[in-house]
Amino acid sequence: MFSKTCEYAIRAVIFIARESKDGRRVGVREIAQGIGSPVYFIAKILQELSKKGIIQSLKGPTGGFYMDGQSLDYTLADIVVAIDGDKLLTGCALGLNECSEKRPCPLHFEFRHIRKELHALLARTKLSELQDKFDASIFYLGSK
Amino acid sequence: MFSKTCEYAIRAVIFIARESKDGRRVGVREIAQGIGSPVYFIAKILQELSKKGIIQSLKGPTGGFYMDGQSLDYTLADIVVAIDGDKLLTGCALGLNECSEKRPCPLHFEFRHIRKELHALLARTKLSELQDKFDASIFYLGSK
DNA sequence: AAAATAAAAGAGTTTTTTGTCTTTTATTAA
DNA sequence: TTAATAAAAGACAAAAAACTCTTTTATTTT
Repeated sequence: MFSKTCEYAIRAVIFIARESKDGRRVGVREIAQGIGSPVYFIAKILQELSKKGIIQSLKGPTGGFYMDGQSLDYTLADIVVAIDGDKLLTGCALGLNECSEKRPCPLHFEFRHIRKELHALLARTKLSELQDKFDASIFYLGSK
Repeated sequence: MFSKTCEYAIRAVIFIARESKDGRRVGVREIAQGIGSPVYFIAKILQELSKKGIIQSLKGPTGGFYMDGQSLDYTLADIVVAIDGDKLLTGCALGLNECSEKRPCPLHFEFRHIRKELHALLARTKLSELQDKFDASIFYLGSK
């Protein structure tokens, strides 16, 4: 469904959002540890997300990644689109470029509904929301 | 969502199903042309599907790929699982191996429903059904 | 000001996916 | 039974995705 890069990205952003709640900034190592991902790989991904303004960062001692109030309004859809593009949300299930309402593939109408639901789910889920969810102890992100 | 291989596979199988309706067998070239895919690549995929019994084939002149009555009972889910495995249908949206009802990731319950719908859609859609749909002219599979 | 810390940037490598080509085997038609 | 046809099998090649490492730049603490 999502690329591995995107899976890591979502997990990392949820992790950062949670830490940001207490005003903490977190380093790459801590994040990688927290979500069970390769350190260098997640570093690259975070760089990208930072450049796109989805997360914030500060260099130097006491530096690290964090999210400000505004950024917590970003949704899962924003992250997915930033990393994987919008193919999943808008593209044809069979990979046909010219697939459309007028010239649909055999699965077009069947998938339209499910794709809409997926999009809605991703678009309505804000990071601020997940911040709380992850807070509720039960949930985990890969730390083991 | 699906791998490119899987997209081609679904398109090819629908194409073959449609041709099989008139008792025709179709060659690799014709299929590749019909669904707009690389010839050699679809050949490999068809080989795999044939080995797994989802489609049938015959060598030599007048040979080619086809589907018998039984095979038309296969569903989209069967094809997807045969090519991409069941990760899409059963795996965690965030790629976490230990994600479960008892130890869910932050998106577990949100995605459970949508995944179920996707699975249901794929599992109830038989090739025999698509055979008819594709027949109804409006639909296309990539032939341009 | 110097040393330490941590992200940014850039340049790789490895693995997987996608795509290509050639040889072999089975089947049919002449 | 020979020639033609078409899939099966196997071996490559290219591109993309996943992952690693080193150097540079910014920031802070001593």
